[in-house]
Amino acid sequence: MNGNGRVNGRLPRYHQIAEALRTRIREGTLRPGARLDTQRRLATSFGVTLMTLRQALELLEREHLISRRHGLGTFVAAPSIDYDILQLRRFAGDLSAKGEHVATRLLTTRFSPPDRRVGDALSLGPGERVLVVARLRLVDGHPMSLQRSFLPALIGDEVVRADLTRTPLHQVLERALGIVIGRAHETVSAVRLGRPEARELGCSAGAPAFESERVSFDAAGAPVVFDRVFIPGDRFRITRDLRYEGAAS
Amino acid sequence: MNGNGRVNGRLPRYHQIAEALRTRIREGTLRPGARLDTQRRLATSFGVTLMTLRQALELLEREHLISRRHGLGTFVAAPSIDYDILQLRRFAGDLSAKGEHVATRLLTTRFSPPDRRVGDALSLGPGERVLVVARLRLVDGHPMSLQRSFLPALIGDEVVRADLTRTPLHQVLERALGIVIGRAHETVSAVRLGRPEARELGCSAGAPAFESERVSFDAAGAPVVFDRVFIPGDRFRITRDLRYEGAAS
DNA sequence: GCTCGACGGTGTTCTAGAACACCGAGACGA
DNA sequence: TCGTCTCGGTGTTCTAGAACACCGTCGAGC
Repeated sequence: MNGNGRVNGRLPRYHQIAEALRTRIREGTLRPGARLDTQRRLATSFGVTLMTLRQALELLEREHLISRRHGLGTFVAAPSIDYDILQLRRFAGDLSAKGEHVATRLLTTRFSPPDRRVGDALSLGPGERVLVVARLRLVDGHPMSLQRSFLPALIGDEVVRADLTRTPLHQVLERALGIVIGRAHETVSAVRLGRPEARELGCSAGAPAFESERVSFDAAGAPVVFDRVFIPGDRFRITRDLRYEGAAS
Repeated sequence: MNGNGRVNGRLPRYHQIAEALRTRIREGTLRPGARLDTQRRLATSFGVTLMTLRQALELLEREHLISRRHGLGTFVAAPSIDYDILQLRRFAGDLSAKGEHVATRLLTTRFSPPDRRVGDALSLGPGERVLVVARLRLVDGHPMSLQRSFLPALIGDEVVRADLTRTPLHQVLERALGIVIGRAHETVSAVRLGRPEARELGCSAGAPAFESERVSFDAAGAPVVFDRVFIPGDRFRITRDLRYEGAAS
């Protein structure tokens, strides 16, 4: 029996264990939905008692990183990131809310004819082409969403000149073209992932996913960008709080 | 050594202890800022180990009812204010499709044991049953969504007496029980439809769909209903308008 | 008078083990 | 085909200690 509390300046053992598991999750050794090893097995593998290991899991559960299910096992929780953080908080500049590291990988930028929905939304004439900017959003290094932005050729000509790997699209619009987004309309649907999207996102084709389509308008009300975003269903949830006013006290 | 887990149907010992302390706080035996008895003393007074007592305190601390200070003692916390920045959203009613004829078909109402998510959300004790109300929403005669509402048995007992084919659930709650929903929390995910759900909705199993889970709370903050809604992805979209204030730079 | 170190009291971390409770799957029977 | 039952695997609750770590105080020394 040694009963060591905080030895020298180190963190308690169960904090260390939690941290070790945290990185396993972040690094992707443990992916969302995966089942962790048995508590007993984890305990012995960390050279620690069951009670101590459970304290570590307690921490992780409080952070919504895992979920324990009696009789079933311990699982890596699906990250539930507020939708706004992925899309809209760009304006606030603060993308690293909740501690996750959000990065963007630029996949392609090329001109091509728009599909019908895009053409309608941007009210383009026939034969007019659009600039397609494909980007992958990574949370802690793992693909979270695939975003394709469509811009009318006139605007696109300016945008391609900018370094989109360094500058957010909205900033390019504002700095280079003086365009400020004032309003947007968004439609979210539940779809099956197509093969190319699945490949980019690293999941199997046909997997259920959110598809968000958004048209953004400038101050004058003219459509500027059409965004189409895919987010696999196992990586994301939309959460919101509702308050009903006018209820008795 | 006896290692008793949940004896018969009772709550674990540490839950009971937490509850005992909770009432002491609520009743005013322990006032804000007051120092609780020593952990060791509390443990022996409850006839329990230190570890077990600490689990009880863990619960209370997570509820912000107490605060523990290393080397000083355990104190009753000052009543805390919820700093939630509430996005005020109008209560748009349940899925009011515009213009179309919306009907509701009552499928089943029966009592059954809740699954884990429901039990947690409604904070039910073990063995407690819930009333499950399954309804099919039809738009223009076609199935649009499958809704299962889960109510604690006590409330359910009253609800089953009402004619749910004629009266909306919310009205029953308000008229018969005086319960008014004041707040709700909703989580929307993209899932694959299960076989039973697909059958009711008249589409193929595995089809992508929205799943919305919502907990509604009464004015006092107690959970009243858990709603789980499935909507096939090809029949529905979430739309919203966004406005960017002061977006300039 | 002022500073600093020891001390008693309090929360914290950990061990080693035991007996539950819960879940899903497979075997069995109606 | 459907329900029921048992069973192995997994998380959960609890015991009885032991040794820390942190805090305020009080007394000794300067």
